[in-house]
Amino acid sequence: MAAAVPTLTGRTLALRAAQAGARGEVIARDCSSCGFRRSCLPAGLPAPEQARLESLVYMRRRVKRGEALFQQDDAFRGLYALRAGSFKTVLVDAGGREQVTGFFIGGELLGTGGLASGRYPSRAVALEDSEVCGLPHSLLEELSQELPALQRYLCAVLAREIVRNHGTMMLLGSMSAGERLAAFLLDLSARYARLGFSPSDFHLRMTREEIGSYLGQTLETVSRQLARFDAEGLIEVDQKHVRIRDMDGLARVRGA
Amino acid sequence: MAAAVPTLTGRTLALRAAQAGARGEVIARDCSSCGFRRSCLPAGLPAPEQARLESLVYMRRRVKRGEALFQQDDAFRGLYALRAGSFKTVLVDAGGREQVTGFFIGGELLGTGGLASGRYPSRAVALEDSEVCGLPHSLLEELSQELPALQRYLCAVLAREIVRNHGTMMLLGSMSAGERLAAFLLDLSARYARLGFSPSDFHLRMTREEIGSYLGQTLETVSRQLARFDAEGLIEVDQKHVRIRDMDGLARVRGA
DNA sequence: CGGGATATTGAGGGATGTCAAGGTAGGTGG
DNA sequence: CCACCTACCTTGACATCCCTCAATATCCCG
Repeated sequence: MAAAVPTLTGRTLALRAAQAGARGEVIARDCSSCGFRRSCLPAGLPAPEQARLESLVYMRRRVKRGEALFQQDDAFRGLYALRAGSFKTVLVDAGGREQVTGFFIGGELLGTGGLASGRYPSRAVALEDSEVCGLPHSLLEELSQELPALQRYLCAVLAREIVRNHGTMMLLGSMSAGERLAAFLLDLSARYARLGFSPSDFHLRMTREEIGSYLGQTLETVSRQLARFDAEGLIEVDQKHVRIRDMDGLARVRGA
Repeated sequence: MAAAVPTLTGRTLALRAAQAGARGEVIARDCSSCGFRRSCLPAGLPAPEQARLESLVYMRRRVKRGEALFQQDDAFRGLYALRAGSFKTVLVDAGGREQVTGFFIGGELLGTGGLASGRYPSRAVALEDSEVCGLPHSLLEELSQELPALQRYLCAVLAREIVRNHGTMMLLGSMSAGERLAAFLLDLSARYARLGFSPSDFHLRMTREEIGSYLGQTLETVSRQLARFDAEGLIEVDQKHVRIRDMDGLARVRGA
């Protein structure tokens, strides 16, 4: 089915770009210059598969702060690799209650839940002006048949998300407010470190309310716990800027 | 790599059966007589793929109540389809705290998290004497290359688990004790119904403590909420036996 | 029939949610 | 460039849900 790719670079691409343009600006594609090349989806693949996968990325798209990349229950269009910026995913249940189910930063994969039912199970909203790389699902499927390694890798990515969610369930189910926040900060720290950013000095892209929603608590509780950590010398907080002063201490708070 | 299968029916099978025998009794394989044929993993596949997948199931294994099918951090051996009985999965975090992360009944798939890292991320314990069908991962991988539909289907199964976990996160993050229990009972009810059992009359295979752990609350709270639902005429509880008398009422409790 | 596991029920307290009142930052328009 | 305005954050007082601890009851398995 390799024929589909040449087609894509011609009329089809232009068409899709135009369609996408209605939702957000489409910009040039170029994986080689991407800062997240090492941590993005292709990173786990052998070189030829990498190159092949990169040829699949059919467009970049800018998403402005507050805009949605996809809506809950939208038909599944494909996965998105996060090239710049950050997102939250929000789930609305039958009763109308909203909850933040995850935060995403550079190189991470958005939309995986959509592989299940053909619809995105949650809404993805940009926390700041961001850029994503689209991996349309029809091509992803074709390429998977061509490259078994990709298929296996995709499964592994999904399974990793399952494992991560289990961690979050643990956090929500059996940790106190302080422990949850410590775990949250340490998780963010580790993810920033993976991208080559400082693990101890970063900006929170999300509001206290969003953190609270994710952690299953109120924004006031988040604020108070942050103040407490600051008072105890574990971190320094100045609005959205966080500096971790005592990583081990924070880990101890989480662990207890 | 089809050659691997004939081999498996000979010496290899006997060898593996013997190895497995050390952990639990191995019994004859026969998908055609399985009561969960319609809801198990192959159900979503076209007939030829189904037959092929069934040839892959290399053994059944009995697991007695309280025994573990796999331990947390065990090397990934493969997936298990649950043929009879029920399981819980338990996660132990760095601090030694345990939490039940899921319950599994007939036809459901155990061990999916292991596809991520090559290790099972949680322990699976039988809640009653049970039987599972093993799908060894090396063969699963070979067959996936042969049958792209299986690979896609496997991805969908994983993605479905992600979606389900999101639901659990929602439950843990933003619902009260009563709402959580109502959601739990309705989820169980729907799953029993899918298997052709009564949606309104079933036995809880797990203890109050296990329910509490899963729902992020104490066993006393679970007991009190069950008593409350009973007093309100929503359900009848007699120890582990539950009868749902007012499904809509229960849904209303969950929804609020 | 006995004993350990499991479940029920009560009393009390603490963590966290709720409500409320400012305070701060950053963007927008004059 | 300043003033305003909105969104976000902080802090306090109070309420409440649920956890903790404890005593008793019941079930299930050997």
